[in-house]
Amino acid sequence: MGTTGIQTPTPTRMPSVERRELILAAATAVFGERGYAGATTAQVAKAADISQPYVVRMFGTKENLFLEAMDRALGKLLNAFRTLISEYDAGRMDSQVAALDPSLGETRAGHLRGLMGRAYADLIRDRGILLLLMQSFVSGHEPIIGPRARDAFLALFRLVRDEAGLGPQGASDFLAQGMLMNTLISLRMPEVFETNPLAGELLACTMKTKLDTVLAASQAHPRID
Amino acid sequence: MGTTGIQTPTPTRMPSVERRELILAAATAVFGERGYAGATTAQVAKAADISQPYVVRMFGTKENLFLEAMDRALGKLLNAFRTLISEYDAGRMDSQVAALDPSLGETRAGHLRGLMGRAYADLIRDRGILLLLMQSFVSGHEPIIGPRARDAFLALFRLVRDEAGLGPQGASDFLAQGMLMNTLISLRMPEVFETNPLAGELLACTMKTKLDTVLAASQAHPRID
DNA sequence: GTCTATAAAGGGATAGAC
DNA sequence: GTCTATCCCTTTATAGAC
Repeated sequence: MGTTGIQTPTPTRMPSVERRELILAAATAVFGERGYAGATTAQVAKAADISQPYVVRMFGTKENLFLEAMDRALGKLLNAFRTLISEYDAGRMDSQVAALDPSLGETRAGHLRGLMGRAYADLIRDRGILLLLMQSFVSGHEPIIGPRARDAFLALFRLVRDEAGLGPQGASDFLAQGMLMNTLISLRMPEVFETNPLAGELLACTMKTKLDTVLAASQAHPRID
Repeated sequence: MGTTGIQTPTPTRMPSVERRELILAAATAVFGERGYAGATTAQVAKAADISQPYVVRMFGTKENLFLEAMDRALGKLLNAFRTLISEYDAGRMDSQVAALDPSLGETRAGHLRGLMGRAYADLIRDRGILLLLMQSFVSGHEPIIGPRARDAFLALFRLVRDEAGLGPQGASDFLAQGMLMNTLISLRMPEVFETNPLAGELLACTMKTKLDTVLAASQAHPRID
């Protein structure tokens, strides 16, 4: 047989920094859905539209890929909160503050609590960030990932307690709300919002003014699986 | 070669109901630590001190084993709450109620909130129950387990909202506290309670009067891994 | 920078003996 | 009721070509 006309398609070349970010974004979505153990490097590769060995080649091991995705996710979350705190303190958020639930109180801490809650809900749009962190939080048994996840959680606690000024009890309460939101998203509760009244009420009470944001986000990214 | 004196040890025989419970308890601990995907049937077998094929033989599939362990865990949790509610309504818990944080209020709902919080902390001693449920809550993507986990969560919500009478918002807040507790246990935060002041304060604010119970439980069951 | 091919190990499930 | 042996598929990671 002679050579056919079929050509092996030339792979899309890309600077490695850019490629890394692409893979990390894919890994965030996949690990966020399936957890560290449940996800495969092949699934990440498919989501990033490259070959499986290349994923491993670039990050060394699956574990290391997870760790880097986790750092990236934590960085984005901390950064979102810090940016918001700066803007609040610079007096640049009066319109946002006006839209807050008045039951949060008129103090700086009360305002920031409301603003951070909203920022948190907005992050759901950034596919997988919060889910990946949640998956890391239930991986405490992993020898390397576990301690890093613990540190990540504590960094979050410190930020909310000190920089946002919620104090220890306020920070604990804030994080509790966050963990419930994560759980409901993980459980895909928004997908049954309309068909299950019980789920609807739970979501409404938990998400409050952020409900519309959360529902929109769940419609925005259809299943990867 | 002739036969040696070494005998194959006769396996310990046991009625299958008893054996099932033994395996389910082991599965609860193992799945609770490592999650559905992260745990192996061999690990469960080892924890139950039987052979791996026998685990599969008895439950059909790993997935089914997880589902049965999940049902058992949910049943224990719902049962603990229901028992407590009955006893409260029968007026048999005055001494317990007296020990509650007065900030919870003097209503039935306030009392039950405090009592259920304590009952929840006590369940940590029952190795893995709460962790297994938590692991199921982050498995929303699994085709069979996911919907079942959602139903489990909603059953819990309904119980707390209606039977305990906390109402929708009270139930959401209660569950949020529970999710944070689960997260901290998963992260093994109690293990660094003494060495990490930040972790210490987070635990104290979250666990409140239940702190001693939680710390004792984490010391009670040393690592399985 | 990216792929194909493949080695090596792990893990769920089945068969069949006792 | 329980075990040993084992099959076969999946998955991580490596080698080497382009």
